[in-house]
Amino acid sequence: MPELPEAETLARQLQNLIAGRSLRQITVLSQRVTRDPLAQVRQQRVDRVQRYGKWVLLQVDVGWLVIRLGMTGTLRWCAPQGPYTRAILHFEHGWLCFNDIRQFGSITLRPQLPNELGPDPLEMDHRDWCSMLRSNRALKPALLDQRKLRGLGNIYTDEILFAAGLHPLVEATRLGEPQIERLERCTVEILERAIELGGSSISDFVDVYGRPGRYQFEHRIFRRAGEPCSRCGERIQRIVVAQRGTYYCPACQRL
DNA sequence: ATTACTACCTGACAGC
DNA sequence: TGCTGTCAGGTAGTAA
Repeated sequence: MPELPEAETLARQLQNLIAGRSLRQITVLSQRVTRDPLAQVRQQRVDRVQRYGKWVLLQVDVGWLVIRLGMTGTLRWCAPQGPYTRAILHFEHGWLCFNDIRQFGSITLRPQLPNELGPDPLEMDHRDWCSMLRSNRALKPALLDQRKLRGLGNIYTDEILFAAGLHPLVEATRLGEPQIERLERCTVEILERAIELGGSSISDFVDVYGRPGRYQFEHRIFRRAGEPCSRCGERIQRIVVAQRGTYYCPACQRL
């Protein structure tokens, strides 16, 4: 579920809920969550919570807890433990359940702030965009590569490409200056609007209080195959790009 | 070094 | 009802 806007939604809520508070201990309920000795993390002050790409980071005394939601991970404040609760973070004033049906998510502990991913699309300047687009591949796979730019996933990539009028299979390196500028502008507009609405809930995503996001009501292309394009009326198509379902308008997004 | 593809899990849904 | 196949928002790991 979680792409940049969903991770940002969770990080902001957790910053308010747990920054400055004491993390008493972590209960690991499924060993797939981590290989790190999280049970030994005791009595840590959470300095702050921030987002790194699609990940949620908690800064604690001994380093950084890196929470990756995978496809179906959620973080629920003071929710009852359920069948898919894989870990519980116990605080002085409540607890956080890490629920994850498919178990692609993880919680790891690192001594340092992670830095292996590409730039954040909300902080990139024009030069960053030009250098990330210097790539011998189609545009969509390039945008999905977290080492090139961190935070975009399947939903927002399709929405951004539609808004920018760019075909998902166009070679990244062939974009002209005006197209790159359109891509930059649409990326920021769509991500900021999605954050404003608490992210997209397609099936699993909910915030720490269990509330769904509302940006899915503004999706114009994602999972709308067969419907008329909202801009031109042409039938929206679904193709497979980089093994992911990909939605686009053949009239508005020409190769 | 970069790019492409499989595998990891579980559940929802469509069709027979 | 129950089986089978397809699809699903991510990303390690491996192969070319």
